[in-house]
Amino acid sequence: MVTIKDVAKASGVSPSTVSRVIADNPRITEETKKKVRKAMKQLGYHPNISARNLVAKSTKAIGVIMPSSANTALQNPFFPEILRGIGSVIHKMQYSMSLSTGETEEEIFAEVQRMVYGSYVDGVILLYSRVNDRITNFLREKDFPFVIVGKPYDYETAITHVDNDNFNAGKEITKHLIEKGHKRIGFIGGSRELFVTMDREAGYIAALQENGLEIRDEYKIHTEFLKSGGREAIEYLLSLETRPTGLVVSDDLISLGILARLEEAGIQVPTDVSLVSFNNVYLSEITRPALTTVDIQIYELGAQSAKVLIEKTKNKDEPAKRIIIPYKIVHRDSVSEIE
Amino acid sequence: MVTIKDVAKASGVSPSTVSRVIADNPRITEETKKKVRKAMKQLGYHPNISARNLVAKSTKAIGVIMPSSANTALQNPFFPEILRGIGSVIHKMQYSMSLSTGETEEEIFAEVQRMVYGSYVDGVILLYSRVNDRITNFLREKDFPFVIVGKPYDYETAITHVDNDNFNAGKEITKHLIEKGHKRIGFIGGSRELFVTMDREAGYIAALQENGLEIRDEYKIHTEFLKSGGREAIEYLLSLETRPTGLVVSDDLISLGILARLEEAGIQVPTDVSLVSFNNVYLSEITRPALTTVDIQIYELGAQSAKVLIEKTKNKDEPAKRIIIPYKIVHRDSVSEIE
DNA sequence: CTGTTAGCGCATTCAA
DNA sequence: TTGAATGCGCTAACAG
Repeated sequence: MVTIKDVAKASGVSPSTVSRVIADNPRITEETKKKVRKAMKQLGYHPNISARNLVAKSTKAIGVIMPSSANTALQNPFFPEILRGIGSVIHKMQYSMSLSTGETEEEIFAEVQRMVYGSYVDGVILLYSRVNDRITNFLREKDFPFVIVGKPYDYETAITHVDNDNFNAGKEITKHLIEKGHKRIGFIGGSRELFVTMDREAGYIAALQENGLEIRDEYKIHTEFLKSGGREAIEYLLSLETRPTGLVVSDDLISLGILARLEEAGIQVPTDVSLVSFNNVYLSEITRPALTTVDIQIYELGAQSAKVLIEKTKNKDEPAKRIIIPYKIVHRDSVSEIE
Repeated sequence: MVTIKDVAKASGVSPSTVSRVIADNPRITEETKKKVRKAMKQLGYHPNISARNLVAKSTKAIGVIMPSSANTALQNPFFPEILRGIGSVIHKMQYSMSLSTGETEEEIFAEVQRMVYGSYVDGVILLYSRVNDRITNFLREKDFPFVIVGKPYDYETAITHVDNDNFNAGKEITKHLIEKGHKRIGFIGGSRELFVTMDREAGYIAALQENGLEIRDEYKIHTEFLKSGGREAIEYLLSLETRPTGLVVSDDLISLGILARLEEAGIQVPTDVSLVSFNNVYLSEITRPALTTVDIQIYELGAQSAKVLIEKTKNKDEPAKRIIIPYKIVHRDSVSEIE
């Protein structure tokens, strides 16, 4: 391995001068800079990151923490997409990205501890927000820089987070259905522990109320993604005497499963029932019918969270921020007018 | 930050003893170990990774490099799944995982250089294999530990790689169609630059030949995933006077697009045309109809590549290996008997 | 079994 | 503008 000393020797200067050249210190002559740089190139010198990190007390690395339900949740195209967004700014800032690998909550917690205590990373992005989350609490207590993608359970004003306005998105997309003449509208959501689900559902309810429509509990179901449970839930919904003509589904991936169930049951979308959902993941374009859905700008969600986190790692005193990424409804073919 | 010295002072021993306790050196009394550990706990000591890496000349980190066509390729559930596989063993071995963030080939190349020269990582996993790839060549020249998921372009016996037997998988799944009575069988694949595509196609051709079926060039199309191109390609195929009754599609995600196109065209699967594909990504279960597909065990692909890479980083002299992950055909509803 | 010493590669004081 | 010296936190010789 070629070190700073080798370069120093080869270019006839001291190690500290070489170090200054690397940092492009303005107090070094252009002349000696050239000389040193030439030597660096010739010897194939590259700074050793560990050594630099040790003295700089910073790693220029960001830890990205996935939710623990890795097996199912990770299947959601949401993650690759947000990783892309995060990656884009991380790359631009010359940072690197360390991904969590644990499967259980326990494992992930241990991992975050290592990241924090061992100075693996300068900051952490949490790709989920769960009720009363150990990791969140830990990070808060340690006053370690982190941001949440989504809404924090508590200390909302004290924790920097990047989110959509899921309440209004839910309200608006439900309203869209109402405007199309639908009066019996169901809601199908993922885990109730997730804020996204709760917020979108609240928006759905608000839209119904504002329009004087009845809120029926049997129209609301919560199902863990596309697993077998989904099938029964939807069958139940369809077995109702007066079944809904419109469905608000909290995630495109769930919609995909719903579409399959509906087809099995011989129910046509959008002829027999209209369906809207959220995320606008690439899949929603190729389903049949293509989905009318809320584009939440996942990539942007990721990019912004990385950006604000890096700012925070550079200046610990940055105040906590809330950043709301705008959504927009993308109209496709899964909604029809009624009556 | 609490260091080894603080612990040493607190427990009345020397720093090196503390270091030995951390390494669980057998030459240290259980008694002093206990004492030291107690002090560590009380002070909340955690070893600093950068310092350790500096002297150990190892980071216990693995770099995972995504293909450059991140925008499209990353959408494939293949990646989250293989990341899970890699993550599982990385986690077990107490390593960490650094993900590439570059978008263009250029950017990624620069990133890999940083990883290698800066000693960011001990080894690299390449999640693609492209014809005449700069990164592969670079890694080879530098003799830096790496593995390829897929088949290397050249130096096949010198480069450790983890792959499926895509040729035989292609052959077998095509045979399945033939056994069901299909005689006109088409092939739809992704980029021709990718070995997977080539191998699967070769298997398809071999199956036709072995069964004395005609190989028609107009039955073979290559389309970049689900983009607009796919639409035209499939329309062309369907416009043929004698169109195929069976389709071998090189990737479940492409199949998803194909299914949509076929439905648009009023063609029923599997009644009018049968379809088989590869990967057995979770999606293939929820498409309509559910896909008969080759399960290539993506998770295992990832796990094995991480395992063999870590071995290699620990012992540079490990010989190059080829590891073939077995596949198996999963029969679902997209194939029907003919005649 | 444990302590002392040195050094990993780099950045940064302080002098010159 | 540059060099010498020091230390980041840790591990590993070498003594004892």
